[in-house]
Formats: sequence, structure tokens, C-alpha cells
Amino acid sequence: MAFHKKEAFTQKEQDLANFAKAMSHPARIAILKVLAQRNECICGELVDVLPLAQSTVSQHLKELKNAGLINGETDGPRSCYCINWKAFEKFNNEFNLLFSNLKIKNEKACC
Amino acid sequence: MAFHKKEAFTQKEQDLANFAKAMSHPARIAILKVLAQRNECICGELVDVLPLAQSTVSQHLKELKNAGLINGETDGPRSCYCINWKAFEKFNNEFNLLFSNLKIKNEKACC
DNA sequence: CACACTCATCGTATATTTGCGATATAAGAT
DNA sequence: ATCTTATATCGCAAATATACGATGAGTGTG
Repeated sequence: MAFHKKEAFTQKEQDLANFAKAMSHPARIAILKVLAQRNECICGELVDVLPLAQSTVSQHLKELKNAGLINGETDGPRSCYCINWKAFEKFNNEFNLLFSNLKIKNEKACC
Repeated sequence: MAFHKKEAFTQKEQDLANFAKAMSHPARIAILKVLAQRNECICGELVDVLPLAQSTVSQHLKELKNAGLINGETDGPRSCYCINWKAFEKFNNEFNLLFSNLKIKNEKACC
């Protein structure tokens, strides 16, 4: 009865899956969008923009941070977040790699 | 107590999140890889390759199909799956769009 | 020092996901 | 018709995720 069998897969598969999981909620997509639109790092303005309670937003930020997609700094009484470009591009490249590999091979797939 | 507030976000945000969710498990990443490596559509060979029970693999295939990432056809007694290129590229493009928009704006982000 | 303000964390309720065995379904073989 | 083979689905158990209010921790202000 070993649940949660994720460790049975390769590290790369797990990394990609974790990246995808971090983006698997519309709130977190929205957070990334906001962090992009404003050229400065944002803190609790996210709470005003999002239809979620402050604690929930904080939790989503934590998950994005844990996944390495964003960086956070405490700036006085408030927190400042912004996108972690290196990680972001790394995973984007890996996605592209996966996709393009496939495309070359079977452009004319069966079904 | 309204849980599951996903409907409070834009359709595009939900679509991206759903796409990401479909890829948020290493087993499903692995399935996509296998479907890519073999130029033919595969059925239950996935069960041999993956460290999961047949019913679990079938469930993951169903999720990928529901998300629109793969197509499936019943071919006699067996099922044949392959990647749905249109959907796959559509979402890949949307990711790229999101990423590049950000990159232009704040290449030199604060934190 | 008290006070307000911003944010993180805890506890909790509920929903969803993951995994498996058992069973159903459907096609082909004997 | 029965049996095998391949796959999907059902039902259940355990783990995770989502959301919120309440509380705590840390800063800056009066």
C-alpha cells in the first residue's frame, strides 16, 4: 500500500511535474501575471486584486516560492515578491525540448 | 464556505491551469515521453513500462485525454493513444507568450 | 510603550487526487 | 459458446490540496 509513488520516476520527470503543479491553479497563474505586469515586486496588492482571503494568497505565494518560480524578500513590514527568471526559463526550455522532440518524430501521428 | 474558487478566475487562467494540472504528475509526463519515443500509438505497453497498476495507468490516460493532450482510439480489443498536437502546441505557445511578455518588461527585477 | 499595519502560520473543514483490487466490457481465438 | 486478452470503470482507502478565520510575529508610527 505505498501511496504517492512519485519517487518511482526519474528526477527530471518529477521536476517537470513539480513545475507544472506549481502552475496548476488559476490563482497562481494570476499571481504570476500580476507580478509580470507591475515592474516592481508586489506584496499584498495581490490580495486586493485576487478574489481570495489574505491567508490563502499567502499560501499560494509560499507554494510558488517552494517550487522556485518566484523569489521573496521581506522589505520592512511588507513582503516583496518577483519572478525567478532562471528557474522559469529553465523549465520553459525543458518543456520546449520535450515538445519539439516529439514534433520532429511523429508529425503525422496515427490517431 | 465556498471551496474550490477556481471559477472566479478568467477562462484563460483556468485553461492554462488545467493544462498544467494534466502535466503535474510524473506518471503523466512519463506517458507523454513514451508516446513520443515510439512512432506508433501505444496502448498497454505503458503498463509494462510504468511502475503502476493497469487501472492506475488507465486513469492517468483518461485524465490526459480529458485535458485534451492526447487522443485515443479503440483498435480492436486494444486502445491506441497518441499526442494531440494541436492542443499541445496551443498551450505551449501560451506559456511562451506569458514568459516572453514578462521577460521584456522586467529583465532586471528587484529581488 | 501601545497601536496599527502587513504578512506568515496554525488549525480546521472540505474537496480532489492517487492508487489498487475487483469487476465489467468488448473483441478475438479455440 | 467459452475462454483469453486488453482495457475501462467502480468502489474504496489514504494522501494532498484548497480555502478560511484566528492567531502570531515583526515593523513602523504616534
